[in-house]
Amino acid sequence: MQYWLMKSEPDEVSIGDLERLGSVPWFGVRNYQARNFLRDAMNVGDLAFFYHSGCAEPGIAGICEVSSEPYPDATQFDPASPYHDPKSPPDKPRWLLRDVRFVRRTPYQTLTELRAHAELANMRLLARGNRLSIMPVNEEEWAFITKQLMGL
DNA sequence: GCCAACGTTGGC
DNA sequence: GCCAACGTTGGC
Repeated sequence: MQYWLMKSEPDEVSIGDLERLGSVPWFGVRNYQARNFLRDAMNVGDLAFFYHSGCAEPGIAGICEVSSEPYPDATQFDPASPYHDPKSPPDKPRWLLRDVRFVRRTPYQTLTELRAHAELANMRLLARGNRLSIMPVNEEEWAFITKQLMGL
C-alpha cells in the first residue's frame, strides 16, 4: 500500500467531475518519471490525494483510489488531442494510464497552507521546481495531512 | 502574462 | 554522450 499525489487541472477534470463520474481514466501523463511511477510503483487499491493545479488556488481537494492496472492512453494516438504523440509506436505505446475511483472530497488544503507546516518540509510536492504530475507521498505526510490538517 | 525550473530534442 | 536551444509546467 502506497500513497500518491496526482495533479489535475480542475478545468479539465476536477474533484467534482470525479465525484460525478465515479471513476475516470487518468489520461495525459507525458512525463517519463510520472509514467514510471504510474506503471511500475502503483498498485490497485493505493490511495492518492487529488490535487488541483493550474488554478487560482492550487491545493488538495480530495482523495481517490487507483482502480485499474496500467493500460495504453488512447489520447496519444488521437491527432485531434492535445496529448497526441506522433512518435509513440502503436504496437508499443509509450504512454499508459490507470483508472482512479472517487473516494471522498476533503477539506481543501491550499499549497500555501501545506507550506506552512514544518512536518511537511520534505514533501515532494513542495520541493523547489517540482513539476511531476504524479508523485509518492510518504506515510507520515499522509497521516499528518489527513489527520492533523483535514481532521479525518 | 511572466518567469524560474526542469525535461526533451537534436546537432555535433 | 554532451550541451545549447527550445518547450512545458505551474505558481504567482
